[in-house]
Amino acid sequence: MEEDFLANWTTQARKGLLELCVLAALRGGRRYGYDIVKRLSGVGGLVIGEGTIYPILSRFKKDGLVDAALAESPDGPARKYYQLTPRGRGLLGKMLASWAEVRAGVDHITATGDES
Amino acid sequence: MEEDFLANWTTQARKGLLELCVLAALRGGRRYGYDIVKRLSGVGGLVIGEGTIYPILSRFKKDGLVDAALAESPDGPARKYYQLTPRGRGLLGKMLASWAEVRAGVDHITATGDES
DNA sequence: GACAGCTACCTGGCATGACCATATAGTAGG
DNA sequence: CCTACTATATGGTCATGCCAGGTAGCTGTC
Repeated sequence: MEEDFLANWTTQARKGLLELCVLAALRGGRRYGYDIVKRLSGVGGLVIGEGTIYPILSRFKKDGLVDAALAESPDGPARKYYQLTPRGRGLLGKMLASWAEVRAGVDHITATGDES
Repeated sequence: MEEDFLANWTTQARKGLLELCVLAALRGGRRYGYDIVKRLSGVGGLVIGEGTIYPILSRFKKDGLVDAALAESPDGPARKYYQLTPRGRGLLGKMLASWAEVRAGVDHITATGDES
């Protein structure tokens, strides 16, 4: 049950944060979904599956944050490359600012216990 | 629409994080809901309403993370004070560890763009 | 050529939690 | 009496992460 609570909490805590990470991962250039999954799997606490990344990317495209383009792979199925639009880049900036603020707030509370 | 996306994203990103903050706010001693709302309102990015805090506290009590006790107020309605149980304190520790890991991961991605 | 295994994409459905609006109630001041 | 502040509580809506499952191309092996 303790593990249940923790597992569930982790799931909830990832909401939104994953969108930020995926958007940020696209900042370096065009990438495809499967690649992002593999990359994020190497970063602590950010492991995601394919059933998570594709809905996110679809949403991004629907909202005009990214452009998508199919490209053949030297070996394997075709890949769908995504890259940031100006709008996506602008939104990423605002999200990063918001993240910095929230992070500072959480750090403050967790560090002091808000005893002031 | 850009504001819509950002507002919605912020809402989602707070999920889980708020639970961590509320639990952390209780670390310093017993507190009641309305007080926590007022306290968190002073911390950037963590402003919450009363419709948010009470479900969180109810969940905590249901899961045995906190104890609750009614106490009269010198002026105004009675207050319900919450304080951490050992179980809640233990879980808070694990959540803090998890938070540190996720925070580091997000920082890494957002800082490098994952270009490696 | 049958099969396993990896790459790569996509979708339906479920559970969860933040937030709005709203309700209730005690106290104080005009 | 009415407004305002304190204080707790709830029902409904909505977005999201994730599991399970499905499709399909390519490689290597027996």
